[in-house]
Amino acid sequence: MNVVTRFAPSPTGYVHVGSQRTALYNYIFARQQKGKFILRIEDTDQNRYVEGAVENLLSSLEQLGIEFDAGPGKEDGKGPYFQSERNEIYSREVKKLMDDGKAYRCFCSEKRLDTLRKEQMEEQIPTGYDGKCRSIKREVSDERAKTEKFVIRLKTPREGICEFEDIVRGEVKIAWFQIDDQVLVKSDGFPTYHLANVVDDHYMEVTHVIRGEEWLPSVPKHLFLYECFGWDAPQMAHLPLLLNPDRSKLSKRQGDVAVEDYLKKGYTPEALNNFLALMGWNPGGKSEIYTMDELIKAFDINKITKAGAVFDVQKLDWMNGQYIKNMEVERYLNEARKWLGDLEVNEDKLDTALMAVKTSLTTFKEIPSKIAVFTGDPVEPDLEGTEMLEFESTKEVFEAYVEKITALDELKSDDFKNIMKEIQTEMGVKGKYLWMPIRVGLTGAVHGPELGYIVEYLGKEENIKRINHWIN
RNA sequence: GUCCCGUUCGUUCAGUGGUUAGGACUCAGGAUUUUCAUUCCUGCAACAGGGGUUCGAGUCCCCUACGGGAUACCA
Repeated sequence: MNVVTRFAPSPTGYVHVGSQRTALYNYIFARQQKGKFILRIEDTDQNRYVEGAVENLLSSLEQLGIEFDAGPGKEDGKGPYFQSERNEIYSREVKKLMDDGKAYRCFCSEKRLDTLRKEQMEEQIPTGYDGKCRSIKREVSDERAKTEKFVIRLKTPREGICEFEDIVRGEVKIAWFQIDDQVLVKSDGFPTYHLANVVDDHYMEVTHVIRGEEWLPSVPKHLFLYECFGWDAPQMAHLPLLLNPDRSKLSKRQGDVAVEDYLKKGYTPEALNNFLALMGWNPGGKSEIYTMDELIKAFDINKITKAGAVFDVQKLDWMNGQYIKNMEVERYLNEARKWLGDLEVNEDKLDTALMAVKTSLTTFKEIPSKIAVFTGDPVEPDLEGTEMLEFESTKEVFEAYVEKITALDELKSDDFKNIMKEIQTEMGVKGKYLWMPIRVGLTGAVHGPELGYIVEYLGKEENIKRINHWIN
């Protein structure tokens, strides 16, 4: 079988991390199976149109390295890949359904539907359309359609049980009488998700539908549609949801949910993908760090977890730190430079500063604050810092230090280390009694990156100036 | 209300009838280091509850509880 998967988001303006996880699983599975991965824009709801949303979506997917084989701007003869441009197809298909008596026009007002639902709630029976317009004769229906507003509904079975197999959930059973006569075409003439998704998946030859768990209850409707059309249904895999720390569905209120938010906060696409891929599945080895290729190799669609997963930023932080620490130097420097903001830096020595903080970063956004020790003026020592300046030996250490670097033409990290060794052997001062006064004298702070980096970045003159400040 | 799905350390993921229930993150302690960070080592910590089936159940079945989802002319 030639596997075809699809990611079918509605363009709401940003990519939710949950959607990204869905996209990832579709992508990974398709690549693993040497199949095709397609992107389809589900924009049948005209009320939800958002300016620039599609561009945004495409850009997010690109940044995350999710490449589709067919989709917007990448036609393969099975498009168009915008549902809003496929209305002719849906009209044609739904007409077949009506001719076969599988679907019917419904002229009920929204008001009647509302009161109906309320009554059903009170009577404690399943809510849903009561079938009032089910038996209107076709000729009458055709006539009324000329003047009245209507929707088209699917005539779902009223008895029996719908049983189906889900790759993640196993066997699922739902009684048909629970299933509503779903609206297939809205009164504005656009199809609902249920119709469009089935028609498109069929014509786009999708073999595996991998999507969020929220779709599980509508599977019977979809299956029935396939049956009515006489088509084979694809296999289904309904993914567990991503959750807030309080285990409700991951929402904006409790933190960032958009992929672009995380990118803006300095997370790398690799870390984000790696992290998301492991929400709901895991190859079981000792490591947690996987490249995309490794994920594709190791992925097992049959081993996806059933339970929802809390989005744990702490772990993402750790993972992102790992990716930065292990990042190739050239790429790191390149990336890090984008995060300087309006910080004033010494261009020649910027790389030194950036390398010095590489292992201490959680996200790129921390760069300005982390390298401030290089670029800014020294801070006023706090209590602990002051103590470090008041050792008995401090003044002599300072004097020896200044004397030794004054004799140099240029002050490099290696020179600095040699000088420190010399002072240690000559004066017998070592450990924190030697290093901390220099650190505090130079930066004012008791913590910071390796001193060698700082010394080299500041340069000979600045070193002398700052230490002399404390001698006097 | 009705229906569907779920429930292993705080979090995440392993564990598909016999295990001292494992890894990762977090947290705590230690080692290395001029500090912080990194790195390394050690430790804390879980099978929701109750019934079955079985010689034996985290693993299979049922019930309860709790959580989530669906119930739209949104996807």
